[in-house]
Order: sequence, then C-alpha cells, then structure tokens
Amino acid sequence: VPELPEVETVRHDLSALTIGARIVSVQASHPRTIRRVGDPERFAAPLRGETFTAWRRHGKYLLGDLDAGQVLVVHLRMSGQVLITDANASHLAHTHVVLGFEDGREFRFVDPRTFGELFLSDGPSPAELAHIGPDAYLSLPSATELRSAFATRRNAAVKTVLCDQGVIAGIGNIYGDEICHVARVRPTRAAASLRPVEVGRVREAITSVLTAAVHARGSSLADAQYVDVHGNAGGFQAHHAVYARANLPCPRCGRAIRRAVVAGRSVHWCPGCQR
DNA sequence: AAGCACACCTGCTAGC
DNA sequence: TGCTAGCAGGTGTGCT
Repeated sequence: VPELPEVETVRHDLSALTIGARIVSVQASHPRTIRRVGDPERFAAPLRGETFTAWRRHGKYLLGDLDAGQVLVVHLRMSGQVLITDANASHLAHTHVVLGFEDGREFRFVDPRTFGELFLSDGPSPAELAHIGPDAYLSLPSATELRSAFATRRNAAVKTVLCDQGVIAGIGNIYGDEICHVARVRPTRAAASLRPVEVGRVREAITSVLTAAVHARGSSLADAQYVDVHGNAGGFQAHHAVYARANLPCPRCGRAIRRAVVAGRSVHWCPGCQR
C-alpha cells in the first residue's frame, strides 16, 4: 500500500503523538514481522523503558529514534498499518507487534500479508538502508543527476527507474504513474530516450505530485488497506488521473486511459497527452 | 550486469 | 449463492 506520502503522513502523526512517550511493554507475536531479529525477546529487551525522541523517514522506511541512541526501523510493505490506540481498544486481526506506553496508549503494527517488518538499528543511519537512494521529497537529486540516472538505464522503462529505490527513494506504483501523467511522459518509454526537457518535467512532477499527495494525507484505495494512525483514510485518490483508471477518460484530454503490465507491475497512462 | 520472473502472504472482487 | 482465478500500494533473491 504505502508509498512516500502515506509513510510521511504516518511519520507526521507519530511525531505529534508519541515523542516523549515511554515504552513499558513490548509484544511481538508473529515471527515474520521481526524476521531480521529472530528472537522476540531480542527485539523486545532493548525497547523496554525507552522513549521516542523523533520520527524520521527515508523513502518508505520509518525511523523511530530512541533516547538511548537506537532506532526502531519500520517498513509497512504492502499491507502494514501503524495504529495509535488506547490499550483497551479492540484488537484488529493480524496485530503482530504492540508497544505499550506508560500513559496507557499503544503503538500497534497490523499486517495481514506479513510482508512488513520491524527491527532495531544501533545508529541513526541503519546499514540495512545503505542501498537506498536520496529521498524523493526531502532531497530530490538535481536535474543533472536525474538526467544521468535516466541516461545510464539502457533498457528500463521510465516508470521502472522512477520506482527504483536505489535511484530515488519513496516512489511506488501509484505515484510513478501519476508523476508520468503530470510530466506528460509515457511511463513505458525507455528511460534513456528522454530529452533533457522531459527529465526536467519529470523532476518537477515528482515534487508537485508528492507535495499534493502529502497535503491530502496520502491515497486510500477501494480496499482501504492504507489508513493513518487513527484509522482514517487519505484523500489523494480523488485526484488520481491515471492509476487504477483504465478505460476511464483522461482528466486532461478526455482520451481513455490505458493499462499494461511492465516488469510485472501494472502501468497506466493516457495515449492522448503523454508522449 | 541490468533487468526480469518469482517468492513471500492474505484478502477482496469480478466473473462464471 | 458459491466457487475460484486473478490481482494488490513492496522488495530481496537468483537466474539470464
């Protein structure tokens, strides 16, 4: 589910709600969710008694700074949700990690497909994230850097490069399609075929689409798998021009949106106004 | 050696 | 109504 705007919304709310909150209990009930750590006690012990001092984000990773210097790393993958609730609130199915705070509230990690994960890292820059590129929202590469990143990918599609977390971190299948639509570039085109002016449009579209989506608190699709820490849906799905809109009219030119599969993922574009 | 298919899971929906 | 095939926002691995 979640891409950069959804993870940023969760980060923002966790900052408002859990900075200064002291963890008094830790429950990790699904081995897959803490698979990098293995043993539940090895995950739980360093967290007990710690207090969150900040929440950061790198691409789709959430980073919770703890007062002893360790970092709780959270990735929601396809179906993960973070909820902040009272301890007596009823548990959703697939609640795999619960951190209980001193004040009676809980941080709950819910994840039906169990692709998501949590682990602890010693320093502020976890080694597990070393291969991730600069964040698309906080430190977008310059036009020159983007031009060379596109030019060196001989065969990959524009969409594939946009979604490559090693090039830019945070863009996924929804926003890759939406960015290409705003930039008037066909997502299926070879990345190396883009002219400099087109790379410039893509770069501007990355910023404008992500900014608008963050302001709308992310996208929630029909299955409502993405919700914020209160369980509320985002609003950016109402502004989608192409994603999951196959055969519907393009809001810019009216032509029917097309859908195809590239590298195993669905791609959507307008054949009328995207070249 | 970039780029692809595939694996990892559960749940929902569209279509028969 | 009830079954099932197909599909889903991500990413690490391993093959070509």
